[in-house]
Amino acid sequence: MAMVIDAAEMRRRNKLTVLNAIRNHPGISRAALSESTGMNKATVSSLVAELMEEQFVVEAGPGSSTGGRRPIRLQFHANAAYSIGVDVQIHSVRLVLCNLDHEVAWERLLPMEPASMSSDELVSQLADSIRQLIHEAPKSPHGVIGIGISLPGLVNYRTGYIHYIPNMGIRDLPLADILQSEFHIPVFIDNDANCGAWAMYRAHPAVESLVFVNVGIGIGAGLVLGGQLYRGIAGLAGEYGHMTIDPMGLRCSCGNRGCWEQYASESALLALWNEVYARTDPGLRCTGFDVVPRLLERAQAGDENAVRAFAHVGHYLGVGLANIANALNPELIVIGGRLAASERFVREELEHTLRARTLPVARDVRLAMAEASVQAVGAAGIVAEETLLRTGDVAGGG
Amino acid sequence: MAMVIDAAEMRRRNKLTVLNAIRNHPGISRAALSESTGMNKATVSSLVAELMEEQFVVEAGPGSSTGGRRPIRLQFHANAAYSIGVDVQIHSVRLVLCNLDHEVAWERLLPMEPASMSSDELVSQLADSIRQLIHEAPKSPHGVIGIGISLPGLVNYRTGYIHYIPNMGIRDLPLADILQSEFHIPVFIDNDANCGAWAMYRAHPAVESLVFVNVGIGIGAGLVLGGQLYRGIAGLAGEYGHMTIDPMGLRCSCGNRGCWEQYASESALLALWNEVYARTDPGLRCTGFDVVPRLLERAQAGDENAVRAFAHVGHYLGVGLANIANALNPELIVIGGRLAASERFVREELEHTLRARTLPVARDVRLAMAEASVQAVGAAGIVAEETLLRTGDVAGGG
DNA sequence: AAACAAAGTTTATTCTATAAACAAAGTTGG
DNA sequence: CCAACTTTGTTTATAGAATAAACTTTGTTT
Repeated sequence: MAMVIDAAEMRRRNKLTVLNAIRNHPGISRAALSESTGMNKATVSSLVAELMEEQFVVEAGPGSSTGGRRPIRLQFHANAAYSIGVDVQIHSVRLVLCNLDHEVAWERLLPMEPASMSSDELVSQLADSIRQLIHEAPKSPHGVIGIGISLPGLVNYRTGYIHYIPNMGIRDLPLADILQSEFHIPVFIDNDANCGAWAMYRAHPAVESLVFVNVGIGIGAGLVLGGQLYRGIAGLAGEYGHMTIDPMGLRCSCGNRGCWEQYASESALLALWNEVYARTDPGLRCTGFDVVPRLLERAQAGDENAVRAFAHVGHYLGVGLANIANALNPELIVIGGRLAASERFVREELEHTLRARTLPVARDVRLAMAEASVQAVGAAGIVAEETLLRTGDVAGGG
Repeated sequence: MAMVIDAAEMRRRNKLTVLNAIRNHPGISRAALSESTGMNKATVSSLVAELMEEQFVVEAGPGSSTGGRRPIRLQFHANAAYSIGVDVQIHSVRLVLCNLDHEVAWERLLPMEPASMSSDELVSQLADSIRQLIHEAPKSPHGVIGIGISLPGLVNYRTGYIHYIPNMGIRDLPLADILQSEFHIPVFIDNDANCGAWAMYRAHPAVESLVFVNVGIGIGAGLVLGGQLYRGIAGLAGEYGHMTIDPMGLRCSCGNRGCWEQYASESALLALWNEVYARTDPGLRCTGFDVVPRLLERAQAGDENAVRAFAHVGHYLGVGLANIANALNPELIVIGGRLAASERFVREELEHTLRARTLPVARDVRLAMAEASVQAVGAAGIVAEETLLRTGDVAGGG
């Protein structure tokens, strides 16, 4: 089961170690690489030569001398290849083209409503957009090396199979296989929270463990623990949305009471607004996924009720996040999803509650908000990562 | 930083792969090892020869033929070495001597009250007991190879440093170093929940991820995720005791409200009993750590109030466990600590609540109760594991 | 200008896993 | 019972790897 380490595998791993060291220390020299990795200078030179031949590494001129020959600065060639990230949401689809450093070269929000489409329609429209994007990709040594797809539901990363997506008509769809046989490059699918988590992990090189909390219609979390995305058994972990916050609290669609989602999601904000603040004025009511932008507008205009509604959600987000912080002791917690856009009105109450309810040792957890594109970028990043792991046998041509 | 893989490291890893394959498949032949690991027959033979020389593996006679030469059955030699496990609790200390298969060769409950001892007293008494145990250990090729210590508090696994143990006078003690310089064999310390988790992981070879919930005066959890003990940043994870179960609930010593510990620990049972069921009869009241045995006795004798008290705790244990099951989707949840002894009166309500509050995908999580010695056995096991990782340079002499 | 220092390369060596040939010890079928 | 076949395990020659040490290159220092 690929557990053997032979000479080839040894070289592959050492090569990846060198590549990552260069990524994390741009401008490092061969000598410094030898020092920091512990490898012999000759080994480093040989591996770097291979990486340069593959165009993943380039020389970037001499550095400054420290009393002898000047070092040659090495750099990761982030534009050696591109990957495509797709973020399928209930009411939108986002496409990005990223280089190997998660930098977005091309981004587009498609005018689609996946919620009201059949599997076939969705697949064919995705394929059309991807085909176009591949066509428009900048020239690069390896071209477009893979496609990553972020999905808001139960998917199996290993098999590339969509089991079920709530609020959408998609079920039991081998999406990765379908697209792979269409485009002949690797296709990975993953949960949106996992994709977001991975993007944030790569954006914070010093962080080893983080929790990405995707706050949308429901709540899901992606866990990076010890530098690895933890997907749980059957590829399903991080279903924090149904964490019990109050045993005798609000009824949830899952059949229980007091689930976090009922207090701290978009749905919670919607219900709170319509049933409390907009109770006497039907004109104020929101209908669904318009709640965040509409309340955000009102809050910015000074509507105290809107501000209160955000604070309420912020408070309960803090309650749940404190549980996660205490349990997993991550270095960083990231809020993603549409609610992240209302940071200005959520963050204060959220952070206050979080700190107040976290044990002293976990209290200095950092808190960040994610941009709307992280899931797509993370999806693209996961593909790039999986491909670089196998450096040397990159498929596709530029 | 030991990230290089050279020829020696390659061989070490392959050797460990072979050793683990033999552990997991007792009686396997060299040919079958070659098949299952993917290594060449010659490589397997060579590695097995080394393992036999080190006495970690023995030949156990011929197997049955399948049309050719009969295979030679190989077995892990679990008694090639022993390790010591110590479980320090508030009111007791347990010592075990385990072989490499976590089998207990010697076990003893020491008549000690660590809560009322100074650091020096504790260390010297532990050292005395350990010295005696090393003396009485059975003869074996490698002798006693290390000491593992389970502690009910905040400890740093890497540095071997005790930061703080609640309800005890111990603080800022480099316990591992002290004992290591005394006995000259590796000493590891870890949180009791982590030790319990590791023991249960090893006791269930098919399980890749589990949560061990230690229910004592408080609640702590140990996490094995994807076959690895997850200790979090600063070696501190699994502080589930202060997970919020009810935002406006009971006050906790940590300053918050509604912490799980307040509903589902020994302390919770004690408070519930004294303040509700024993309210009118002071003679029934419990004083502290006697609550589980006393109520257990009453429940077994048919006292309905005692039965109700256990069921109450069982219910809230289920609420919290459902959160964990949803969040991490483990294959197995284990209840440890003193409360595990009252399985008969806790389990039904616990399991009912757990299943009712778990999402369908996580619902088939298995549930088990741990014996009182798991923490000590796990501590011994962690040492053995760490040592076998470095097979070839085992210290100590038999 | 001479001595020194650091970066990077070349060369000989050692260690590893592997493939292929081989030896050992069975089974099968007439 | 024996010859052909099968499977296990070992031996031998080979190729690929990282390494140490010598060496070249290109700087700085005195």
